[in-house]
Amino acid sequence: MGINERKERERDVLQKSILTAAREVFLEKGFDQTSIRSIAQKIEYSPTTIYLYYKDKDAILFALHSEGFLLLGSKMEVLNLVENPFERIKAMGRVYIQFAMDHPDYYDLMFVQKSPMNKLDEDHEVWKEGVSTFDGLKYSVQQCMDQGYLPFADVEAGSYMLWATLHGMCNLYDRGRCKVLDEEKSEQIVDLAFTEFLKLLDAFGR
Amino acid sequence: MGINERKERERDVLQKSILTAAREVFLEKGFDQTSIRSIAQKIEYSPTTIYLYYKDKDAILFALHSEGFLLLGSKMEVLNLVENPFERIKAMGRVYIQFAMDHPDYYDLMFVQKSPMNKLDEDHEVWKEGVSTFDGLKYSVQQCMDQGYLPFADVEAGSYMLWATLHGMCNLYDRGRCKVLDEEKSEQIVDLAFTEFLKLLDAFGR
DNA sequence: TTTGAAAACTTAACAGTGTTAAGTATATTT
DNA sequence: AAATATACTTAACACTGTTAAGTTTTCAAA
Repeated sequence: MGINERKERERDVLQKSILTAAREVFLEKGFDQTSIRSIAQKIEYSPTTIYLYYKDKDAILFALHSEGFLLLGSKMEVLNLVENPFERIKAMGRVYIQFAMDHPDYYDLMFVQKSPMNKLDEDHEVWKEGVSTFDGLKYSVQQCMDQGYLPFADVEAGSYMLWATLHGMCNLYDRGRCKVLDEEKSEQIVDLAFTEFLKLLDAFGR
Repeated sequence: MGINERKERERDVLQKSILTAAREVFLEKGFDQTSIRSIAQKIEYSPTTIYLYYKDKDAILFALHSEGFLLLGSKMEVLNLVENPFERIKAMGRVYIQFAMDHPDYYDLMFVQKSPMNKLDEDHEVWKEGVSTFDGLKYSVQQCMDQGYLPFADVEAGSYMLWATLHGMCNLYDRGRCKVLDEEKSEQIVDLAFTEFLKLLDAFGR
């Protein structure tokens, strides 16, 4: 009999509607305002029901974090069209920054907040989303190195450095640290700094 | 009569002992565990007394953030001994990273947490600590540019980029995002990435 | 068709958070 | 000594994540 199957389906539906509600609250009100109770209210269930479908709040935030990586991945797809690895790296940077600007909450969850990482630590799991994204970067960096564009000593160290530069620009901006600049300049500083970085990279290879 | 003077002194003493208690809790238990109640318990006053000396929690965190900048500033002093501006920039990076590693909680408060910035927004004040530190960087970058080491198009954009790279490396590390690497490599990744960055900078000028 | 167990969900509560209004001592002035 | 101003505390509000215990619903077996 298909009763168990139906129940499993129903479990799935509710689990997904919890995640949908969480996403809505998260995108509308932000990370801080995403509480178990606010999610529960949205789906019209009691707060404790959520714990029957997710171990704890971190598990929900981790699920949202994964969604963020899917979104970033979809934005990265166009990069496959760029044949030249050096141009691809540059374009990758633009896509990355654009993502961070368009979806600051997702970005924060993916690369700044500690909450989603807690789940990994507990379960001794690997950070698949991060690893595969970083692998994508490494792949192009290695190609650059092979073709003499970016003569790093170490692919991983070089890739991490590239990543860190973009992350730093986005994070400092998001956390209001561009207050060190005029208001006018603050707004464009990420673009300006990225341009300088590109010049730096251009000078590095060849 | 010196009664008012004495009272003012006493107010000062208590205000400072609140800050000392806050610092102790902050450094011992970390940002998340630094609550008004835990500070109050340490000085053996009721939690509400704290509000007679600080407007709110953000004001206390801002005060701690300022302390962090004093500490960073003291570490930066040795840089005055470095005559060559390019070497000074490099050394500055090392000092910055060392500070972030030695005092991750202070670093977080100074460059990542939104709490201390709230005070500025409310009072429409400038971020003196940040501005003067950034000015120090800009000064050396400008010298580099004048001497052909770092041919940036824009001092501020170039300085922001340098800052962002270091910040990104430290912040990704602190927030556990170096999980994209082997555990072994994770531990040394900031140093390795900084080395690659230095190579990049070397190739830029001259 | 009724009984009993299992599953799904809720209520109430714990322990914690920042913050405020109202009340109580203490110190100073009149 | 009485009135006032200052310093501090108590109690409470409105939240937070999370859990134990209780209730309702669903389903299977007698």
